[in-house]
Amino acid sequence: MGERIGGAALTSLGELLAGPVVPAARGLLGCLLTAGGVTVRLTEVEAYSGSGQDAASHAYRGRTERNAVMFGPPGYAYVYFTYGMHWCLNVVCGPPGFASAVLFRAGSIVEGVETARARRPRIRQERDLARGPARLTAALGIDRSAYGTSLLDGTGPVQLRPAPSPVPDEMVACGPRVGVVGDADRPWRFWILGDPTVSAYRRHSPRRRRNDQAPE
DNA sequence: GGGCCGATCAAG
DNA sequence: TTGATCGGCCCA
Repeated sequence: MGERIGGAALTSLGELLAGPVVPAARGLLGCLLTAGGVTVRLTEVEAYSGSGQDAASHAYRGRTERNAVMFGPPGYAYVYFTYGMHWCLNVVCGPPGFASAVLFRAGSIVEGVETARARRPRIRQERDLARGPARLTAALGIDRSAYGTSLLDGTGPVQLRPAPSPVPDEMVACGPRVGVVGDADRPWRFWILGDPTVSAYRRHSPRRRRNDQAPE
């Protein structure tokens, strides 16, 4: 039988994603993500709640062209570009219009290791190939072209499948999200305890601007 | 139209 | 600890 989330037995991944985003994030641990000839088992995810509810969410200030897919139905890919060079992948959750999503932060490669290595020749340790949200998309060859595609119905370049074996609660930890400023203390990051592919936690720290004077 | 900042990564 | 590097968003 499927594992229980929030007291209800899950019958499908689609049902999981259609529900509240925090249990959805928890339930995505252990699921399989396939793209570009590489499959990872998700080991670390973060929940971002709906428009106006979560200051850390890209949908917080309402709908824009970039985040438009977040306002649609669950199960679709929200891909964004950051720091001038990295792509990150989310799956939209919750009811249409709510704009919550789960960020895929890390995974362990279960298929296509050589393909992933070819994409990231400078990464030596296998456990680092998809350790971090931008490394994960790089290993799977995911970029803007996956934006708005379904992760569930087999029509898109990225496919999400249920966990072959559910991750038990005693193997799951949660804590604050990485690099988040607003609502920084919500424990909405979930990861598999002891897994070497989980990215190192770094709380947001403000950068000094170039011409800052030292305080008196 | 201009300026600032970021759900990051990897080298030093 | 810091530079790279540029799209999105806000404000004027």
